[in-house]
Amino acid sequence: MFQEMAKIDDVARLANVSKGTVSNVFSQKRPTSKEVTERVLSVSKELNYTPNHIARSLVTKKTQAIGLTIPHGNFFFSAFHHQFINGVILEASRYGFRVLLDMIPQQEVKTPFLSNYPIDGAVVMSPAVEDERIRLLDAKNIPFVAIGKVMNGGIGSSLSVDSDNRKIIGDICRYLIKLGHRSIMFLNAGEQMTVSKERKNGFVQTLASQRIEVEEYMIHHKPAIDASDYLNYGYKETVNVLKRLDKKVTAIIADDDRTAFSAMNALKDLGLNVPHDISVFVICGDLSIMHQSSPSLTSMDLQPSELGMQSVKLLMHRLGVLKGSYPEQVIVESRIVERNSCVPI
Amino acid sequence: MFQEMAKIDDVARLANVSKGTVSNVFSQKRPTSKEVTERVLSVSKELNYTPNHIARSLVTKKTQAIGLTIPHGNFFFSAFHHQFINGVILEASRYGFRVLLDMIPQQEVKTPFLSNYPIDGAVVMSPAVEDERIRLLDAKNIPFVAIGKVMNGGIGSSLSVDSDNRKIIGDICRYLIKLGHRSIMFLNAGEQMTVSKERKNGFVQTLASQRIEVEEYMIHHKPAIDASDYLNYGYKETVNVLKRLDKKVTAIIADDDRTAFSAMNALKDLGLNVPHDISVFVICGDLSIMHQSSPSLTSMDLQPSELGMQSVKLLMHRLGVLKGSYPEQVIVESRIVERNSCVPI
DNA sequence: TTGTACGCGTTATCAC
DNA sequence: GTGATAACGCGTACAA
Repeated sequence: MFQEMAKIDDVARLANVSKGTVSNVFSQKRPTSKEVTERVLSVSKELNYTPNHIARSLVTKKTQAIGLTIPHGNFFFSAFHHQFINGVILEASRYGFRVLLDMIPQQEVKTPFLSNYPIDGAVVMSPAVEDERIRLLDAKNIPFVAIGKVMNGGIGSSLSVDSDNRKIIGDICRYLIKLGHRSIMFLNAGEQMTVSKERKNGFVQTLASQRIEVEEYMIHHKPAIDASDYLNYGYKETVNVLKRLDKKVTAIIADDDRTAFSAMNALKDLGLNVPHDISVFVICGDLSIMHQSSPSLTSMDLQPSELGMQSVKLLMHRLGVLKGSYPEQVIVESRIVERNSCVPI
Repeated sequence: MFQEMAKIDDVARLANVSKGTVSNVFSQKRPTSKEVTERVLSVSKELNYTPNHIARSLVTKKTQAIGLTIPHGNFFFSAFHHQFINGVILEASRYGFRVLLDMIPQQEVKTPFLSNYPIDGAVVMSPAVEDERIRLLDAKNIPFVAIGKVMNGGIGSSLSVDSDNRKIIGDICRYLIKLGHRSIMFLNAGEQMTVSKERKNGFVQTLASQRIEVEEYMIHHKPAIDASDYLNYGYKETVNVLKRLDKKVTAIIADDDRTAFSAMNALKDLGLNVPHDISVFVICGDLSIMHQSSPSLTSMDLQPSELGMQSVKLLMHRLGVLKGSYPEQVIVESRIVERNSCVPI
């Protein structure tokens, strides 16, 4: 009952053909006569034979798998991540590619035993400045698509799918300013994220263009992933600015759902009502951890699953699976979804 | 600049050792002298050499990857899935395993070219009766852990991680009955899911034990994944029962967030208020697609990420990565989280 | 079509 | 106990 897996030689022998022919029947790289094809197939079925994926990869140097690297610490994905992953998987499966979830191996290089990635290409989420994953992929000549701008020294052009971050933060600021807000607190992403740099610039520029002075208390950066106050970021900064510094903030822009939730908890503790006393705007729209939140949150929809799909599409082009010319950068549209957390002042 | 990847022979030559020694340095299967080890390592770094994962897999027959198969059609994961995946990934990475997301390939065996799964083991989510994936894994002798009961003919004992579904539905029913509800509609999972069978039985038994007659309109099953009304399941059934059949339902139990959301939309259209007119209970707690919902939903927390972690742990035992004896089945606790969608009648 | 030399490591087996 | 040698795994590709 515990039969060994049949090998190509077994099939070849029983079907009275050579290994090569069996290989061709399965790979269809060379035509084979109908007769032979059928014989091989029937023997294969009988022996329960399927080509060994590993052996094949060894020679073709293709694995039919792409890596998806997502930075993470000990915490869980946000809804943005989830939807993004959805998009990646869905699109990859359309081309017969499987998706290998890769946690960023930012920790263990204890033994310098970092095996070759058995992937044909990769999608890199949330690139940081001088991103280690990107350095690695580049060193190993593995094609990759980054979600966001790549800022690694020595790495020239690279493929990327991105939102227009300058525009996004600009739109948000203008939206809030139009509602009468001038004292806006921006809970930005981590400082090392390339995206946070763009958004910070956009924030400063937009406020300047609207003749609003950018004050120190307005811009904040999420701590590093392993910092103790990572999860409390929104809460801490909010309390700090509103209570300790006693600033009269009228609107908060939160980088993601978690941060928004955290900030709103702070507001609640401070006795402030959303949106009556203060407006809250979330950049990533879908809020898995906030189902208990009310009011619903006005947000910028980044279309994460679309980002995922486009990144795979681009990667498939790069891998030659999709033919034709392709751009080096794809921009996915974002748009404001008005809900109930932002109101006129 | 476009250097070929260094091979083990290159390292061996430059370090004045043999292939085998280089192999030993990396695999640490045999001790090597400190001196040699350092020389090999330094040369490796110089050449940017890392062992070829594929070649290694070919001989060891291990891939250091586990598959995670999730049934899906053309739609997106629910929050339950996401959290579950989180748990799996987190735990797998602790053992140096990568996770291969496998969508169930909807059985397109157009060419009978189904390559060997390059995985050491698998986690099977939402097993169905006579599940094809399980049949395949069993045929290929790939160890697997199922989330829920396996009901495949010919397959005896198998590892599984599960919630206590009988208890879950029983607890929910008793909770609702205690609130005074007696006319309860149960939007169950798909009929082909093993879990739905258990829950149905539990539902019937509990109501019977509370001397409530189980009527036809009470139990519903989600259509197949590819059915046109799959996404509208909750809506349709709700309208059907409440309006067409004119039943006086006072509580709805929804199998997942999507279904609950769908049903609540129906209630809204019918002019019914939750929880004032009708209570809603959700079985899977975290509701990514329901951030706009209010009130917040009382739910049964199945601890999906814990389920994911436990399943990997069990699989690691089965693969011999974790030593020691282990149970064949692990039960993960579930508990009711009271929010605002269920009230006394 | 067939034969056969690869690909790139690992794992005995053997020699020092 | 260490290091070197050779066979091996399972397909693919190319020449015959």
